[in-house]
Amino acid sequence: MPVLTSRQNEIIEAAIRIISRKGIQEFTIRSLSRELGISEPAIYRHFESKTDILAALLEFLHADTIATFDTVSGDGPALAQLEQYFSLLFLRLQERPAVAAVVFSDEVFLNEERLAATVRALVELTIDNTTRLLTHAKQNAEIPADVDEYDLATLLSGGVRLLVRRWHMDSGSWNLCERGSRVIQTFIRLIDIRT
Amino acid sequence: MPVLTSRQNEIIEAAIRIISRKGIQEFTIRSLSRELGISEPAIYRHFESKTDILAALLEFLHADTIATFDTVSGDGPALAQLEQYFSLLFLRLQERPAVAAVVFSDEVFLNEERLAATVRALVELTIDNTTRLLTHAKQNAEIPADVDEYDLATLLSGGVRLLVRRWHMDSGSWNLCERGSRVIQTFIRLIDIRT
DNA sequence: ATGAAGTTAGTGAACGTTAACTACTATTGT
DNA sequence: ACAATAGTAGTTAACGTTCACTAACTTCAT
Repeated sequence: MPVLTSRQNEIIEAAIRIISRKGIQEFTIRSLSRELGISEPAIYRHFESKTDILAALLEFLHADTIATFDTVSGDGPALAQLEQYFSLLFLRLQERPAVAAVVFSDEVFLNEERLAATVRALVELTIDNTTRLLTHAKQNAEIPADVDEYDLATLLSGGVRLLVRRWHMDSGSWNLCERGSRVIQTFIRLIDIRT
Repeated sequence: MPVLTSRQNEIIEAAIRIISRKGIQEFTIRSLSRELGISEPAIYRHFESKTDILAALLEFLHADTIATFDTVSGDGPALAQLEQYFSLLFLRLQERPAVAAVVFSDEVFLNEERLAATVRALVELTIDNTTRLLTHAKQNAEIPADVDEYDLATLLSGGVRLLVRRWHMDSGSWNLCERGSRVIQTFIRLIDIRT
């Protein structure tokens, strides 16, 4: 896990902005240099290649996802932690719409062979986080013992991804936190067997 | 809705194959012509531009999704129709893995301004189909009256999208129909209030 | 004889990347 | 205190390649 310079982080953030606005096809060294206000070769002072930039971008997203998950309290009912996790996720994405546009856009990166494994890991991360909490919920008898928590994690994680994607397609014109919380609560109400 | 020539359909299918294998970045007129075994200019005998090909590709996916949905019986419990719809979807995608790789890859097409509206419509299509069936289910008292069927459709549609995406990332190494049916059944069991 | 579908050859523009050089700053030996 | 040295981050110019696309010509079935 290499430590990045501040300039490298600026470049990654500029890359995220470009991809979120125009898609991967418009992400070129040229567009990136213009976004940063420097010449194209100057970028090569900070990264060896374009692919290296994308790799660093993916690591940034990975670290960001882990950081979000690590912020949830860690005690109390597992379902409450689940709700807290996604609320925080929505909040963070709403604060940084460009990240929201990119974080679930896996297929965008899949063409580059070198990046495939990292993309994969990123997709699995949210699913695994969710599955783990649901397993706890099952152990605590918060949810039925006979449902597959991996299936549930697929539905929940997939639903969240779709919601974030549509929010981006709508240019962030509605409140992601609000709508997102409703979806999460709808889901939790379905599986919660306490009371 | 323009009628396509057989050659145009061949070109669209070749395009889907390339994008599913290599991603949108490797989808060029050159790679397309090689896939078809003809020269690059020959393609322009059938489409005016590269964007026109992508537009036709999206229309193809749109029509395909509608066709799948129209095949479900239309009578019986709405939840059974829902299950039938997704089973058929999984079956069709498993038969054509290249289509599976592309049909839910919206962000891949979002850069081209001309295509954005069509992409949007394609995303909404599955959600709307699902929502409609869930509204029926609610009217028939198959599911609780106080859950938002649009939230449910987001979860279900999103879960299916994620599952199909992961199936593609795993190069179709597991059985999509089987795994998919399990997820759908898990979902239906959560919302079904009949017994 | 015509029109559809192919070819070869070539266009300008954009691609990622490298070479050669410069301004500025920090470190260091005297 | 200060010149020599080295490192950092930028520049312009140019590399060879690929991009989408066009012009002009050929082949061939109707």
